[in-house]
Amino acid sequence: MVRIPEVAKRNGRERDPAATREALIDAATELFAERGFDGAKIDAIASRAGVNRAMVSYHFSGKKGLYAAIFERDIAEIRQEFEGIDAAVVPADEKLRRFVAAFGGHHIRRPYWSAMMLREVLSGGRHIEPKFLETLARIFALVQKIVEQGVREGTFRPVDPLFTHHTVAGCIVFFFAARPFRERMIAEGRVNVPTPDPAQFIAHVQELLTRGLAPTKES
Amino acid sequence: MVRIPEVAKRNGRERDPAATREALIDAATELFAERGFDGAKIDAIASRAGVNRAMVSYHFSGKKGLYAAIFERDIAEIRQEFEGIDAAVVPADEKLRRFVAAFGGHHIRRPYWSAMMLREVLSGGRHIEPKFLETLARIFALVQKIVEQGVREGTFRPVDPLFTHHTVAGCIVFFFAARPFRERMIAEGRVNVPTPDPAQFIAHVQELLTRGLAPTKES
DNA sequence: GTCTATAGGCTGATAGAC
DNA sequence: GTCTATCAGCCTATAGAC
Repeated sequence: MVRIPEVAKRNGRERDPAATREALIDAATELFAERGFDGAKIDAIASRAGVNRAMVSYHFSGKKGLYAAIFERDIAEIRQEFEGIDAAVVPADEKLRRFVAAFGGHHIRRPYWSAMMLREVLSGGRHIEPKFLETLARIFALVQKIVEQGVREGTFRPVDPLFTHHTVAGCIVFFFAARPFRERMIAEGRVNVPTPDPAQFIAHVQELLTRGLAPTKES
Repeated sequence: MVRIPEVAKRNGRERDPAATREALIDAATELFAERGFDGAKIDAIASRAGVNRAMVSYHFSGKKGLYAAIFERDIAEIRQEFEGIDAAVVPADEKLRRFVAAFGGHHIRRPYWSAMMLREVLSGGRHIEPKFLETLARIFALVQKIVEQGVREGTFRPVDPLFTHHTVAGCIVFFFAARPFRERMIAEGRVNVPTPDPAQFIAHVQELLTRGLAPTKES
């Protein structure tokens, strides 16, 4: 998963600083996701990235900076991925399907994001900068708007936007975040199922929501 | 939340060891939930419990033992709460409603359990003893059985048991685990909604699943 | 059972050589 | 930019007094 920067190996000159940065971000994402901010040690991160531990301070001015850099990258991507969903002139159930697809898509492309995000949620956002909270508030606002539209136009039965947001975000984030645990349970034979396909799960959530939020037929 | 054992205050004789143990478990649950295993420091736990830090080693032989004691208690409760659901002779959708009620009920009674559990799931169960994994496997087995029954008898459309389990567990666990974050977002005015009622959320999930899993009407 | 004092290991950060 | 060496602080665990 982590690409070790081949240019930046043996000591001396001629490295690629960008490769060092990226290798550190990739390695750190894995370890922060698996072990949390305090559980991921700088030594382990640098070692997995194949770079010297002093590089963390040099490139990110410390562990916190490295952590923040990960959020910086993912948050920027997310903002972009959600663009256009709100503006589209389609029924709310279709908008919600698109939202689920975009949200799930990000988790497929960034497998460790769910765990990073979830740990922050668990700790009340202790390690993230307040500016990121705004983006997260916008994600809720988007779902809220979709649900309200659906209830208004009759595509959805009268459901609470906050509850809906928690069910949508909850099951998707959980599915991806649970991967380490799920794979262990499968590997140890405690759970006898094949490894699930993320894309199929996203489709399952879309279907569940479309049906579960649909208004009661009055026939 | 944490009751400080009044008997065991000033140094000297006459304490209640059980009160010390409980105070430590309560305080530790909060801190482990909020900060994770590595983030929760023994000093902070003992301090919040109002007891001396050496008591952790004395009563639980170390931090790991204290952590394990929390799981011991909750896992035992959960096994009890799920008893009878499987044996009942009712349609699958009713069984699933009962499962959601029992699962949600535990989270309402033990507000910090979701975060503890979730952190373990995120890290692949790194800090829990293997014997606990069996109980967790049983929870999935229970849902699996309910879903299979529902598909067989026609109460559910043909859905995947693993996917269903992830949606059920995911949205409930997430709702409770997100409380610190949610309350912060509300307190800071970033999200303009009233604090949600857990029991209502459970009902929301029951309804969503009943409707979302129902077979397509062939009228 | 509880408390104090302390040992010993680990961790994050950085000064300075290259 | 990268690496080595090192330091100061923190954290867990425990010996021994009460």
